[in-house]
Amino acid sequence: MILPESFYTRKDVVKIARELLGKVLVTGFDGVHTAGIIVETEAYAGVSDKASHAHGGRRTGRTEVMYMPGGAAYVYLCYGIHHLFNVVTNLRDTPHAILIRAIEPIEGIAAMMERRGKEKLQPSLTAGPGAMSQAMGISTQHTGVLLRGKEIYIEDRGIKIKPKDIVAATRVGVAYAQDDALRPYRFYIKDNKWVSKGKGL
DNA sequence: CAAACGATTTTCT
DNA sequence: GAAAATCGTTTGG
Repeated sequence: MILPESFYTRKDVVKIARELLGKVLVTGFDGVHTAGIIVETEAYAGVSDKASHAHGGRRTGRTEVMYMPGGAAYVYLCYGIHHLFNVVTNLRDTPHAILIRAIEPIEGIAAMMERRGKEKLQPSLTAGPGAMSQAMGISTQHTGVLLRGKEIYIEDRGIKIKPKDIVAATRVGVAYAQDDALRPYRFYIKDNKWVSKGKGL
């Protein structure tokens, strides 16, 4: 079943980030269907989180989407090359978001490899936020799209992740956020080969 | 209006 | 292991 809006509008972004593990991200652009199990996420707790683009209540053209009610996609360009896909959570005007860092491909794998220009099926196909977005065909033009339409949605296929298989860790690439970089806001499935390595794991 | 920078990935040494 | 690639957003003049 497709996750209802009420799944995203809850107030505990960290809890939602944990619950997204095992859910299935599906995209259908131009008739090409691709899907993958979410195996790694990172929570960004808006205003009080220095690592978030919206920390301190910053509100700009780019971050405007994060102020929407939960259930929308926030996609932005990083390093001029990579499209990072986030899920907006919480209520309107509370800019919380969850970065989807990695998925385990289950459908449309051939299409993903073609998008990534790869010959063989290997973890680097979807391990890492930029790589995952490219494999799924997601780009900045999809920012603001609701995750309940035909282009992008997340569904629950009854996959259950045991609590002991969920690992909490510090986030990747946010050293500039100082003390907030130490928050255990990154979650991933233990021993899953599709989880990205990050930089300093 | 100009300049610096980043929630990363790939490639070369 | 180190460095380059590359551009929209943000910040400063």
